[in-house]
Amino acid sequence: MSTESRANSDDLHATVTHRLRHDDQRYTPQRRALVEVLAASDAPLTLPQLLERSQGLAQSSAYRNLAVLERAGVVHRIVTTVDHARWELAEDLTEHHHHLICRDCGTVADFIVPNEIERRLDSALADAALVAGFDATHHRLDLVGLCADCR
Amino acid sequence: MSTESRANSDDLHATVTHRLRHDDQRYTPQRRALVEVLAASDAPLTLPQLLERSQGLAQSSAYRNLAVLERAGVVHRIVTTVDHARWELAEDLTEHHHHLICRDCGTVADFIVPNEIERRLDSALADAALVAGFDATHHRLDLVGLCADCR
DNA sequence: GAACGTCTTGAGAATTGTTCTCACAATCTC
DNA sequence: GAGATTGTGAGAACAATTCTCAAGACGTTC
Repeated sequence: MSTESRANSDDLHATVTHRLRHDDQRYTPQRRALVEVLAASDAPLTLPQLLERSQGLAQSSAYRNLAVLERAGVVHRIVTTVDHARWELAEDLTEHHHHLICRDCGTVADFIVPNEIERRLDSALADAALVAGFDATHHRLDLVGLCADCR
Repeated sequence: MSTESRANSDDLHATVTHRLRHDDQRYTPQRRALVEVLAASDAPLTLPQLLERSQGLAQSSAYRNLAVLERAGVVHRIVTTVDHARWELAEDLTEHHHHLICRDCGTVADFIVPNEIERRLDSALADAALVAGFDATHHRLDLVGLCADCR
């Protein structure tokens, strides 16, 4: 999930620059800070967590920039419970993964499913989508329960 | 998903009564109305939809009663985007299913995955949970895309 | 079956995550 | 460098949800 899964972080920033430019947006220091914090994390982060880890960022700017980054396909917002949403880098900047969601503290951790299962799942989902006349772009598989800390 | 999947709706109400009693809660006419509306729907409903379909129910009472029903394990709240949450009957009162989520209009429809895939998925997920020291209670598999109306 | 205590209800106020506004600062273009 | 454009921060606005409180319904006890 982290920058390790890419050749190096220059690649990441080059890609982000490119995607933002495609949307007529600049890759400002603040946006870069957000991307770096997300790249360094092995789990999706809430807004308070993002603010804490990128000192000196105003809340309104964080929300605004996350929206810009989301529109450009750089970050992805996930909503698990009623409180804060969480953000992570878009899947094609990391790798396809799923989430362990703790129903007690709300923490989200990443995990990966074996390739073969993933492939079979995809084909089953494609069938289901076809039947429903649904144009599926991606799937979302979460495991809900109690994390090690909350058990 | 409707009452058809159970012997009859008396069963459903008996089960709900029992679960509420276990929580020292009564099965009032309002709560019954909510359960009936949810049982009659083949997709999770938002609060405005619930109010519309159970005339004469106050918004605050609906929220309060849904919280009571959720605590008793009768209904389940799902959060897909930033706006309204959606409620459905708990899985053990209907049957295990998944959701097609339209990223345009937010509509949620139910669908079912073949048993064999479901079984293999479960075992892969159990492995992943074990590795993470996670105590998983259930999984959640959503297909995100555009519904037939929004295409 | 009346009196009492408890639970439920409805209306509206309060709360809270997120978005919007606007004045100012930074950046880019020529 | 001047002027236009874009980004920023503080706080106001917004909207979904939760809380409060007075009144009503229900159940229990005598």
